[in-house]
Amino acid sequence: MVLTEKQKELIEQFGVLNEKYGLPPAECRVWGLFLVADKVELTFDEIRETLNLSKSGTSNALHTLQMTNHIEYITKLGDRKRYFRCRMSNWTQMTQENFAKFDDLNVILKEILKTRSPKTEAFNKDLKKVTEFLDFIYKEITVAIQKWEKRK
Amino acid sequence: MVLTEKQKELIEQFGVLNEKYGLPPAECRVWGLFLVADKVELTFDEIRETLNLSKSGTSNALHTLQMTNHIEYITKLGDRKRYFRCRMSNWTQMTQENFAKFDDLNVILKEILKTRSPKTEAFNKDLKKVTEFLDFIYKEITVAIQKWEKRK
DNA sequence: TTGTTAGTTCAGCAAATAGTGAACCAAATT
DNA sequence: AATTTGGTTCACTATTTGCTGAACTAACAA
Repeated sequence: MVLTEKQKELIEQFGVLNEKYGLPPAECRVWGLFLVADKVELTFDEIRETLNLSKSGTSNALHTLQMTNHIEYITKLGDRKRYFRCRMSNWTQMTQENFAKFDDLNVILKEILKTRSPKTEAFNKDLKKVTEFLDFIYKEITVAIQKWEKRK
Repeated sequence: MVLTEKQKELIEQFGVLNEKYGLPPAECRVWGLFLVADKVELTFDEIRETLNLSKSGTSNALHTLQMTNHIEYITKLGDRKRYFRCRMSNWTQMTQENFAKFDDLNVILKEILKTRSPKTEAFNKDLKKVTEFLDFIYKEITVAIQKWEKRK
């Protein structure tokens, strides 16, 4: 599979952004390839060749992308190859997982608040406010996502 | 400054969570220290000693925590030391920045959509839906944060 | 002017992470 | 039975990151 310069550029942009949030480069590129490719279904070797990756690199990237629900594969009768594709229905779930972060943080902040010295009253009050804010935001997001899912 | 076991534990928990999202360990611990400490204002050497960090490690962690608006310092007349403290007013901004991620992603996705082959109609439609969802969520969050700021 | 305090900067090391290539396995093909 | 296909696993290497210690600066003090 041959990519245009524009496609390559977009894969790299998508990659750099996701690397910033902890995804390994190869994984970013594989994911990006699914987004820009002219075909929806890609085979192992197409991915490997197009991105100049090693077999193991390709295998591992595909594996973790499946674990994180970003891609899946289908098979075809009488064909031993796997046809990988991007799971586009997964973005609301992805977004929600991103918020889980705030929730986890909030659990720890509440725990910290409980054990803090009562001497630092102003600080404690601020920290309390933060936990309330995080509670608030979490609820708002949850409601927003529900709203979206209903209006579809 | 001597920390209780509970305080140490909370710093580590806070650290592990934030490391998961890309903060370096030392930086996490410094930030965590501000959250659990019995005092609000901490000096360079207090931080260094309490966390067993090197001078440079302490200096760099404090620097980046300032760059990311998590902490600030004040000075006192006739005293050359800096008194560092956590910026508690910063959490709404922090939250908003976290969403900037989605917005950046959305910019790239829209760009990808523009350049995609018209042959993959179903995929393109799904991708369009994703960008609409991200637009929607971004707006909802912005409104929610405004709502919070008004009701304070 | 020499020393001390409060921090910064930078070279280099140690640990962690990402990716390669070779060996391997399981299913299908000759 | 031997070979090919489609992929996985694992030992090692290369790169990146995080941190240290030593040298340095800037301000003030003796």
